Amino acid sequence: MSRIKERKSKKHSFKRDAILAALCRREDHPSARQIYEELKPSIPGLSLGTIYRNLGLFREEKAAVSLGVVNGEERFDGRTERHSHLICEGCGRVMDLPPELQEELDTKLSLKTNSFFIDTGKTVLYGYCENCLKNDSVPISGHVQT
Amino acid sequence: MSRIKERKSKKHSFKRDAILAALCRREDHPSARQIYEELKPSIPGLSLGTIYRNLGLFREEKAAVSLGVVNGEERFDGRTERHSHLICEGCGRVMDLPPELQEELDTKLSLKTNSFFIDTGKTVLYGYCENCLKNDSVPISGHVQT
DNA sequence: ATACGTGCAAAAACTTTGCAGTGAA
DNA sequence: TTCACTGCAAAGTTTTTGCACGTAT
Repeated sequence: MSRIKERKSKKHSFKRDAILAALCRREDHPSARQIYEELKPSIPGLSLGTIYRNLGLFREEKAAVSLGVVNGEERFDGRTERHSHLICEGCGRVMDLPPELQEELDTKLSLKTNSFFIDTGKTVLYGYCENCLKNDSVPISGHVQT
Repeated sequence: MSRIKERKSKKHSFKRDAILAALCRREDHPSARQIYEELKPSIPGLSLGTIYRNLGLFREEKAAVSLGVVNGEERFDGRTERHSHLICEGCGRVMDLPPELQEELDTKLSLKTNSFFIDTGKTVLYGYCENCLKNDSVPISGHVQT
């Protein structure tokens, strides 16, 4: 009970806590299925529906954030400090934007257009990760579309 | 047959052309369903499957771009000039990033981190649109999460 | 004539939900 | 005890696909 992430709701259960812990421990911004596959072996009586229900709860409580859908699966982040994300168009990897780039983004990009309030803390940047840059023939400059 | 967007593939059909034309005409970055609902009245013998198949084809040909999933539906853009997008977290509206902000983004944001090539032309910025700023109690500064 | 395009309906993939039993406080 | 949590399976949504027929070249 010591190192469990604080949640506003006092309601706990073994499985709920395990799901949040797994989400916070991981840095790969997993989907419901990925968390399920991680926990299922150690918690045999665990169902995917429970993962979905709890992820939804965490999102409501702001204990987790949805990063959008990548390759058909919604991805989540248990780190709730303000930060943006990088998504690899090659392999679908979801990464955190390094703090120094987050700062650059916040500082240099206008926070407001005439008609749109931009929340720079939720920006999603697309591109190609290290691995995909090495392996694939990735357009290194200019126009990249998927 | 005059003002139809050029595609590399020479294959045309009345419906295919109509779908691409509708996609390019609209500025709201529609989903398959939205295009279907627009065209169905004037093209009674049109099926949703055909919309999906053609959107997939356009994406392959790079005649259209997927902007990701908003509220459960994949959104598309027929404008293939390099540009980023704004998505309203309030109403799901998808808008183009104004050219001057695109330029700012390109200029000021590093194009490359050590391990990730950022394609600034595909950035998705989240925030709140004019209408939602007016109507809802939107957090005006700081941490916004959904 | 041949290859491609389409409607239709079935299936697939992901997520949500109702119900009845289990667990937490 | 009481209310919340969960498994299970059914249902809901969006998207994909197989097949037979229709259309473009």
